[in-house]
Amino acid sequence: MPERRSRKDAVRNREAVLAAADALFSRRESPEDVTMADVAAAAGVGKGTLFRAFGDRAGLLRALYAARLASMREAVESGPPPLGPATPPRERVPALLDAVLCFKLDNRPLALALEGSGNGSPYRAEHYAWWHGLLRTVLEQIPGLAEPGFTAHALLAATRADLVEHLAGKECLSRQQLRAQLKEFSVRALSSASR
Amino acid sequence: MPERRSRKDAVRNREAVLAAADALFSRRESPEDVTMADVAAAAGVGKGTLFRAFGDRAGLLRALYAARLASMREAVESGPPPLGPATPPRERVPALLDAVLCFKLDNRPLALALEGSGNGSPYRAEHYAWWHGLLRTVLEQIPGLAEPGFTAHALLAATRADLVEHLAGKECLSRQQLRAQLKEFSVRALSSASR
DNA sequence: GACGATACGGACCGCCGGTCCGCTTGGCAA
DNA sequence: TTGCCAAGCGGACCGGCGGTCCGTATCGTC
Repeated sequence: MPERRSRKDAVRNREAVLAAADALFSRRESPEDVTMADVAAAAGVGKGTLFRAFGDRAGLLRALYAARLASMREAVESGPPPLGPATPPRERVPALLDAVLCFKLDNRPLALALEGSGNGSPYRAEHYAWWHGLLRTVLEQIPGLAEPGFTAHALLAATRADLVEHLAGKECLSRQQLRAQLKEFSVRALSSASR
Repeated sequence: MPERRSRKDAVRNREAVLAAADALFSRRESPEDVTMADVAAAAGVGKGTLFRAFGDRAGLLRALYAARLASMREAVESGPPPLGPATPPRERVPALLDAVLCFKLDNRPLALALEGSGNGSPYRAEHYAWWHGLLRTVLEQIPGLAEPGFTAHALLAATRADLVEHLAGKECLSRQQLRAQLKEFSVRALSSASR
């Protein structure tokens, strides 16, 4: 299985598209009005190339998301506390949620585009499965906490991109306030278990 | 301001559309493949009539949703415990969330369509504002519970239509399991406050 | 019965995600 | 260096959707 190599113009174009899309989603306010044609044009590439490289719109979004998420994934999987695996569960859960929140705040249009992409639910994306699996295993280490699977879903739901957008935009909460309130909530959701 | 009456063929058509849409969203599995043209055809009405009556797709969905929600609204605002206003806050919160959950389970395609309607976030819809306002005022009556506004959002987020869909569909949780887990979660989220 | 306001309906529009296919280019072998 | 062909390119094209427009039909009133 020799793992067929891509031609190098293909990888160059792939990078160009990724960079262009990254820039567009950062600049434009609403993710809705970044079209595939826009991205292709901004990357100096034909639409065919774009779709060949990423399959469809959701594929592009996922690739972008994954790229931006990479550093945090590493920090979570093998970094120092409070995010890394050496942290005691009761502290790590709020830290993880805080990280998710901050990530979504820093990547609002992209997160919005990905979660809101009409067709498939956000729950099928592999990055969600990763977050959920991780959070669940951490929750499982807290004695007396029933239903870690559901709890993980429910806690992550509090960081949904459109909710964050609503709170930060319409209700004018600052980053600090949001983080504090989410922390408060997550701690409370864990506090009664096996005290 | 004499509150201009509608012509009666107009109201008849409006009802027909509502009924047709109701049926379509119940029958078809994915809300995505119920188009406006489908609804118009099923109602025996032109597209122009449909759009005149409801403005746009989101308007139709909201109208449908509101109609189905009416009975529950009444039960919440002036019904008997555990949903009605006479219930003590600590019991009413889980009851309210359970009601939301059951409603979404009973109206999966519609809820999915409304929350997932690409353009505007679900948080701008007036029915969400109503749920949130209600839940917040109930939470405010629980002493020692900080940030009732955020808590209300976070708890409601655990009942998001696509999450419910995922849990009921992909993870194969039964109605009973879902309700039990949500109840467990909501109780825990309240439990530590001023015991 | 007549007449203005209101509503009807379906042809039509613009847009967007996604496909297709004739042309170009990279990479390998002779 | 040359020749060859698979891999890749790109933009014209397509199907379908939400939404609009306007000539026609209907309502309701005088």
